[in-house]
Amino acid sequence: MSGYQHIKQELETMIENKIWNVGEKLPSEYELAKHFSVSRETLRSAIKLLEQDGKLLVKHGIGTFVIKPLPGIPSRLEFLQSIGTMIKLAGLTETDSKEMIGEVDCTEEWAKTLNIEEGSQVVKVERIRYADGEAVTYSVNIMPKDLVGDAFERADFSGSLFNFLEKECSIHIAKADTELVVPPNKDKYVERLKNHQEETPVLLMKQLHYDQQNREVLYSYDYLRSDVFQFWVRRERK
Amino acid sequence: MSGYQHIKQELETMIENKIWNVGEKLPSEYELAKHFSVSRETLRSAIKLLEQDGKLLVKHGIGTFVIKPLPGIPSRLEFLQSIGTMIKLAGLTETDSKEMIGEVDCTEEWAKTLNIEEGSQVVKVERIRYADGEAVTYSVNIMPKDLVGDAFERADFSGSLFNFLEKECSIHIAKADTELVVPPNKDKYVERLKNHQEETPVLLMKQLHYDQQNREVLYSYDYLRSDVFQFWVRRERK
DNA sequence: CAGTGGTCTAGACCACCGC
DNA sequence: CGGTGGTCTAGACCACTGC
Repeated sequence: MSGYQHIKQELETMIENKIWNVGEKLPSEYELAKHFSVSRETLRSAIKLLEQDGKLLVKHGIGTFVIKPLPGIPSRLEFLQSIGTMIKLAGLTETDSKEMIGEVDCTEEWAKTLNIEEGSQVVKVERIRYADGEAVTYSVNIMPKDLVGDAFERADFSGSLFNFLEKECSIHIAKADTELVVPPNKDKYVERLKNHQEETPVLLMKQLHYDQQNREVLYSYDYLRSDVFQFWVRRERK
Repeated sequence: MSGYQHIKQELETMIENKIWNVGEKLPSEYELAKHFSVSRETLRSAIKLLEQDGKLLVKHGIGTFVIKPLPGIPSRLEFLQSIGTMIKLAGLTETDSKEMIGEVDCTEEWAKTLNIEEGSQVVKVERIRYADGEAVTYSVNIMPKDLVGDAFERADFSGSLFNFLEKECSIHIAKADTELVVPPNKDKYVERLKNHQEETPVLLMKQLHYDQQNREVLYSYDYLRSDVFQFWVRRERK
């Protein structure tokens, strides 16, 4: 590990060990650099990381302060994870059933979203995930045929779609733009998630996934039972 | 503006003007630094900013590349904004009515969330926002009396709560942890947002707001008509 | 004013990649 | 191996804050 990352951890431990209480000022950057025997710039890199993590507050001309640690949240939406991971984080054990895997013609909406020709071939995968015998998610995944080729015929798809795309197609999903929608009660996929209760609340995530170069690679509809999952976002003011 | 921020803008303009196409490699940091007559570290600071903005992809040992610009999204949940701002961004003109402003005893849930004594005094503000004559949001805001004092009696509250807290109480809201909930149809606040249609979809944001020192300062229930607002998040994989 | 953080430099060496 | 980005230094000067 590089020097400034190491110092970041040192400082982190010191904060956890209450060397300085919440609200207290740290020694000046000059002093801290001397203490760790590094240059001031290196020390500053470490502080910048802790500032981004929300553990320090730096005030120009005044000093650097320890601030109250925020609660840890298991699953935050700003951090992209596969649905499988979200299920694990919710403390559930998953079994799944593929509802369909195959090629279909691209609709207008998919074409526009994925930035491909209308009517070109796409591969569509539909899955239901169960936990304790109850359906908890319904996912529809759409990928351009040009990108995935015959991977779904060639290899057996099971487990994480992210891993599958990485291994079989060298596609690394890096980000996604996600719209959160409260779907109408009569939506056909919502129907599939209904249990015996009168009202089964469902949230729909319409997700456009990008690779590292920001190319559109995967469009998904993920229906999640909102009585089973919690959706958190940490929001910051800019 | 400092030097590296200036260079960031220069580079940004050059990218927009297609000096380099999407996917192309920029000159090396050494070359760019020479071109702008700055040190390499300064040049690197500018590049780091563009990388965080998702405009450049830096590959160790290979080079720095222009990547596809992502679509601009008007309102992203990771960026904390007042409901009033969200309404403006949705292209609506707002009128509002205060349903109540006053002091009440703190419930157990509020106490736990705001990290104050159960039964201590809190100030509660309820507002309905209308656009084109229809109710589009219902907000319940809870603030510890210790923090806001008699600000709501002393001064006239109208417009943005964030601005009011800033001006009257020197409270700067910096972040929030928000849980997104699909509320039950019979929720009393959801009832207030129903219009003539059969089904009025509503999303509830349970938001705990922090100041710059991460102190809990405001807890809100914000009910938003999801046929009027769009909820987007950009998710990144870590 | 003194003390703090913010920016910048010129140069060095290391780590990674493709050939 | 040569070319790229990643880290680090010692020192300088600037910008902001509180007294």
